[in-house]
Amino acid sequence: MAINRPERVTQRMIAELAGVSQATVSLVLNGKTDSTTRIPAETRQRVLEVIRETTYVADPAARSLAGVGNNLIGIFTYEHAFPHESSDFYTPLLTGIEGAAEQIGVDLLMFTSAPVVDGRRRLFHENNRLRLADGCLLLGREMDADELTRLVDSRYPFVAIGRRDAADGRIPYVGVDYGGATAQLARLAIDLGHRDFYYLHLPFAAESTRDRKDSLSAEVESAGLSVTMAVTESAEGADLDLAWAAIRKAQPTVLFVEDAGQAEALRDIAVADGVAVPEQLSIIALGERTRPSGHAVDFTRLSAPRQELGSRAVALLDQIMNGTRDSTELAHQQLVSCTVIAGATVAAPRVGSM
Amino acid sequence: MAINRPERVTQRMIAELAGVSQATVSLVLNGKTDSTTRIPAETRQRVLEVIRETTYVADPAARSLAGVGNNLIGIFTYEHAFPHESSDFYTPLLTGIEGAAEQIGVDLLMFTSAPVVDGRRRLFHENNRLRLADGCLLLGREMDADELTRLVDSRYPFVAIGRRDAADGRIPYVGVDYGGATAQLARLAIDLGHRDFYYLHLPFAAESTRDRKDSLSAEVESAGLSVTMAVTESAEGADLDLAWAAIRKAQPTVLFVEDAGQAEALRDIAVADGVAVPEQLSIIALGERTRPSGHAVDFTRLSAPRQELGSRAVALLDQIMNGTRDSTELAHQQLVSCTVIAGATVAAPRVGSM
DNA sequence: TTTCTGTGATGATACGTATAATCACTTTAT
DNA sequence: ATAAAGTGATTATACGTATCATCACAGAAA
Repeated sequence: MAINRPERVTQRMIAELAGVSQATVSLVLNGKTDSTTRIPAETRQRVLEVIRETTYVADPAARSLAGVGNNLIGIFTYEHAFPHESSDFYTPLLTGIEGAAEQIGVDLLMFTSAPVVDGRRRLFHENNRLRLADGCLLLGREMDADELTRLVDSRYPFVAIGRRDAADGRIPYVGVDYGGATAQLARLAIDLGHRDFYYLHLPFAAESTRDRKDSLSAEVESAGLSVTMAVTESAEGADLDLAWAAIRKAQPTVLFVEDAGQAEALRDIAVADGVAVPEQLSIIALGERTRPSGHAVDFTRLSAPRQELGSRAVALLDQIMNGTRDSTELAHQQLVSCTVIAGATVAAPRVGSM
Repeated sequence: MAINRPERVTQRMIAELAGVSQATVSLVLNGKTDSTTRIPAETRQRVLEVIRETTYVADPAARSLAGVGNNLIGIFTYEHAFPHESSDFYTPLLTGIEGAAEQIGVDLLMFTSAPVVDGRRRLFHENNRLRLADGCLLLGREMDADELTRLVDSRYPFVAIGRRDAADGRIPYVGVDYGGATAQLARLAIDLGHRDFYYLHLPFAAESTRDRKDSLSAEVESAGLSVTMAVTESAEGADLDLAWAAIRKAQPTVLFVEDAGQAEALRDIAVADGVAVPEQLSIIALGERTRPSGHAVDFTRLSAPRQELGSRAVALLDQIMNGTRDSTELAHQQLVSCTVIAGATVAAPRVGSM
């Protein structure tokens, strides 16, 4: 459907008013000064004056079509960008992105129109609008490997947030070094004297899940120990009760939980079940709630700098789109370090604790 | 700076591959079927087949230039859209906006590149990019009346969030009926027996501030009573201590506070000062924190349905941009009702309470 | 005078899409 | 038989901006 297009002020009108050609107006606006293209100060002033009076603004679409970038960064989120309930995974990321975008003077385009199938947005579909942006940021815990590969092949500038393996390692990303922090936390538990480890993680789909698992295994095994693993998807309900039953049976002294929400819920279940945390059972979360969430417990956990993640992703994308601005060339695959938060859910194990 | 433009698949290429003209491709894509423009099914299939193979996507900029809408809704926020600290005023709004945008299949363009002067973004500036979107949502507690007027005059489709007086009432908005809820809360206090009212509000700049003040005054005065008013801008520090000193001196039995953050802080100050809430002093907040914020007190307050505000604004903008879809024509100026939350900070006054 | 060199500005064109105007051809009506 | 109507597709053009190639002209050099 055609837009009810209000009369627009164009360069041609400016040109008429200033008594010059449209080309001259464009040259003035873009400040070109080749040896073959010269605008004397007097003419320049006259044109600028008219522009000021008419409140002319260039049509971004026309600029884009003419081959100039749009100063637009797209944001594609595989899930909803804004929290429908209380799980606001994206908010700190977006905060960082917004700040960086403002700094380099680009607008943000959120691809909310991408159709959702099987609970996830699809990047490619018949009315794919990625090209409206000069480049794109991809957010989401899991991403479709085929789509990523296709995107790389299309040579469209983009940066994934979170480490991505697909496409033979050709995917530019800014990720979180979950491995390093996980190893630190494992080391902490080992040093405290823990010997019976249990890890409750999410289903293996995202790289970040695998990273944590691998790192935890490696660290524990390097101490000649081993860790019992279990998977749970949901953060509530019967699944978690089942998970707790299994944990109870295994009698670990320290419990690692990938998902922060699950960690909170399990602590409550444990306490309700007469198991003191951390006296009888230490719990370490390999993730973090971004908001207080009403849960007062200060978990021993890792903390990902999501805001920094966002701003660094913008910087990288900017570089990919526009080339290096200064001498510092950014790596196309980056990991930012996690902080380890001591918290209050870890203690030395007691003999026969559970 | 020119974008490193990757080779794009254009309609012309599709046309060559399918053995038709570019125009035919366009016609197929747009499904036109005038009496003068007919595409037989066989040709249509052939073209669609080629498109499917080539992963062609239309260039939105070109479409826009050709006079077709972009299915883009702009979001202009006078302050940062995403919280830099913890005050996330916009998040629930954006949640509502995102959901509605997804439903009608439009993307969201956040104007983060607008330059900030005097701590606020400017709508109009030399590289105004509003036109990139088909229409625009305006968010912010206060908006520049001149800018709004200019926007109305430009006939650019937009909707303000929050009631706006400017431009002789020609501004389309979806606002919150603070007045109604404020009157209810005032009535509540009156009915409980309160006679000594005090109102601490923000500086008069936003319409919403004025609405609450007017409504509170009217309700209290209709009961033959009066309310002492005071202004404080900041939600912390010395200002608030001063404000409290003034309140203390006036000895009200019920304190209305516009800003929820101030209300929380004042309650803490009151309690620390030996004044029990609500036994000795009732406090009513005419606003709400969107997040728990660690403050456990359940304030008697009004609660604005911000998510609904967002989705209704999108619906209205959609109507303004595209005309009415079904028979229900939306009003260009709407107020959505507030909920009144009973809370635990109001009680009947005691004689000589403070 | 003629030729060269710089100066100031313009015309033409490309970008990719949408669509009105038109054309060639076939079938039906007169 | 010719005109009218219908069918399938194409050509031409507009949208607003950026930029290359070009031009007119003045003054300097030959």
